[in-house]
Amino acid sequence: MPVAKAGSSSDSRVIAHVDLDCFYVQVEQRKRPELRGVPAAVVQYNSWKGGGLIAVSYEARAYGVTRSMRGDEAKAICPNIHLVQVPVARGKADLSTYREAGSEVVSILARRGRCERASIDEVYLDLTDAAEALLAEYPPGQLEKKPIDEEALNSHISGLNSMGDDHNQRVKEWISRGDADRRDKLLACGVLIVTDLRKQVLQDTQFTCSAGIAHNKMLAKLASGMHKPAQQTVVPQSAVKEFLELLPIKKMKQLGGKLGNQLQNELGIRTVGDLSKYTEQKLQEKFGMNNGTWLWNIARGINGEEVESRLLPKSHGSGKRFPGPQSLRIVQSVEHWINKLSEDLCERLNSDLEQNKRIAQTLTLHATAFISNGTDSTKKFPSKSCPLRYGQFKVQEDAMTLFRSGLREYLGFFGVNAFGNKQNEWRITTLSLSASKIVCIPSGTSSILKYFTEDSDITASIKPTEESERDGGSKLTEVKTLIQEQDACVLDDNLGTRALENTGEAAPIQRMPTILRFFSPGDAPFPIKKQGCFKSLHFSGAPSSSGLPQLNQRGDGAIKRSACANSGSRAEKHLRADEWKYDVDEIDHSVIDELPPEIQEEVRDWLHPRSRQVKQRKGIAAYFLPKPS
DNA sequence: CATGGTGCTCAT
DNA sequence: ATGAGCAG
Ligand SMILES: Nc1ccn([C@H]2C[C@H](O)[C@@H](COP(=O)(O)OP(=O)(O)OP(=O)(O)O)O2)c(=O)n1
Repeated sequence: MPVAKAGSSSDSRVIAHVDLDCFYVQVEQRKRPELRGVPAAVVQYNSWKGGGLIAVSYEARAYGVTRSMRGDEAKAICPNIHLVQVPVARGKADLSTYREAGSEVVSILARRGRCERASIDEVYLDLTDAAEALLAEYPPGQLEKKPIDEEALNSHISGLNSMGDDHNQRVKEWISRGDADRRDKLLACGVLIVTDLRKQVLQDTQFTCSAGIAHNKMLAKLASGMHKPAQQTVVPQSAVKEFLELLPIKKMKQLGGKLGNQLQNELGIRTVGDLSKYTEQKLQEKFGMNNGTWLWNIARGINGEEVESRLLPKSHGSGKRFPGPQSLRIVQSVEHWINKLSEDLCERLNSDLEQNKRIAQTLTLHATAFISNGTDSTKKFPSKSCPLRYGQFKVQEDAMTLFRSGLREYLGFFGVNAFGNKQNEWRITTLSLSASKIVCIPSGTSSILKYFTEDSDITASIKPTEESERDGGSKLTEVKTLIQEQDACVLDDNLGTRALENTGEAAPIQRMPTILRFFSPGDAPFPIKKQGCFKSLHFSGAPSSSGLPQLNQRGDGAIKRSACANSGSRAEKHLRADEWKYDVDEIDHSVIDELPPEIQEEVRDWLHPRSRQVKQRKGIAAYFLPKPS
């Protein structure tokens, strides 16, 4: 639910929200220009009632065609409509072309300020700095001389109601008014910047978009929806009250569902104006502290939420529904589809690794089920998650383990197996796999290859194992390629590190990928005296409040000599006679303090995100250091 | 159990 | 870790 953050009506940030027009349709229109200017829609699947519409062109909307409508239905009310199918891969809808198109747009929109990818086709921008800079170019008295793109004059200015013949003139005056409120001047600069950005998006991608410019995210979002398609709207502070007064609360983000209904049904609140009549305390009593404060603020157009700097998604998911007679009845069917979903997911994880140097750390399986004879059966199939191990085969295997674990729990609640044997009466109607807790591989890394003079060292250290060969050795090849071509490498635990088995009968596997960070002597941020000599920092357990890994109670700070010969783990096998390692769960903070001062900060940074993000994981990070004297 | 496929935030 | 809610 919404969380109230600091904010005030004197907020002078310049925030923009940009939303592509009927996005998937535009993607298809770019590919097939004959679809431009005609009623068109993107539909996924088509065997059942012509499939379902997920994006509709504005020409088709004029006929009453809407999203979620069936293809047949759309044809009925708009016989000329062109229906374009979503690509299908591995038996499921494949949205990758739209994701890629979305990325094209984001990379353009991120050019002028902090940019937050809010969805596949929307971003928020914090243009405050750019607007300030632009304003600074035109000191008092010079504003009228500011060159204004003709296109900017088509902007809509909330509170300045007139689309008459003098519209452009009035917009021009508003933008260049010398005696305007400073905040209005900043927004005017925002308008110019956004005009420019939208123009670039059109030039570079052929996509049109709509935008809103205001002092916060909430208002910018509302503004972008006011005039579409291919238009932009600015909401100056002076227009906020009137802008919100008659606005139905359901139009506000977060109030389109249950909370919005509650406001309406329990308090009779219909518009934002109605909402603003309640005290903060009253709203808090009714909806909790967070919601209460948030509601009180948004009713006044106050929303301090920051634009996060994030251009990439925080998770990847692949799922499919099996409605009606398609429901899955046997484990083999589930396995078939889990394999397909795993392929899809792994493909995207691999792209993310290649393109963005990121890895996902958690795999989650979601399913919905019902009992076929079941009279009642509103029971939910539990979601299950486990550490994500890279490699398609392992994802498949782990996902199946998660499924079986979930199924046991699900059936357990029905308890029975006396002789009625409901064991085979379950039906699966949705399956989805997602990969989350995505982190960047630390930058400044370089290939492990540089540590070994002979290639044979590497080859020897990455032996094929039974498991790694089950996928035909492709994983092995993949890792070798990574090591040789990437400037960072991720070694899966399958290639040597120990798997951690979770306790408990139905527990999912608990195996962690191993992330190794290697520096070549020249690249390391500190002197390396002896090539091939490295220390590793092992850490495990829950994070401490300081962000460092949880350390042991003894706190003796012992630096343990590795028992290389006896160790079965891959990482330890890399250790040589003159190598050292720290086991962070056996020492105290002095392990950081002992490092050369100039790298202490970096080590903390380096350890912090991962140790914070994964509880109960066991990880190992390798770090080159001069051998202690 | 016929929009479906995604993706994010927050409570517990 | 898991579920609920919301939105594109
Ligand atoms: N329930 C939804 C909503 C959206 N989308 C996809 C298809 C849309 O093209 C894209 C963007 O969603 P929008 O809500 O922004 O809608 P459009 O871009 O299609 O139209 P508009 O011009 O109204 O923004 O996301 C989807 O698959 N399912």
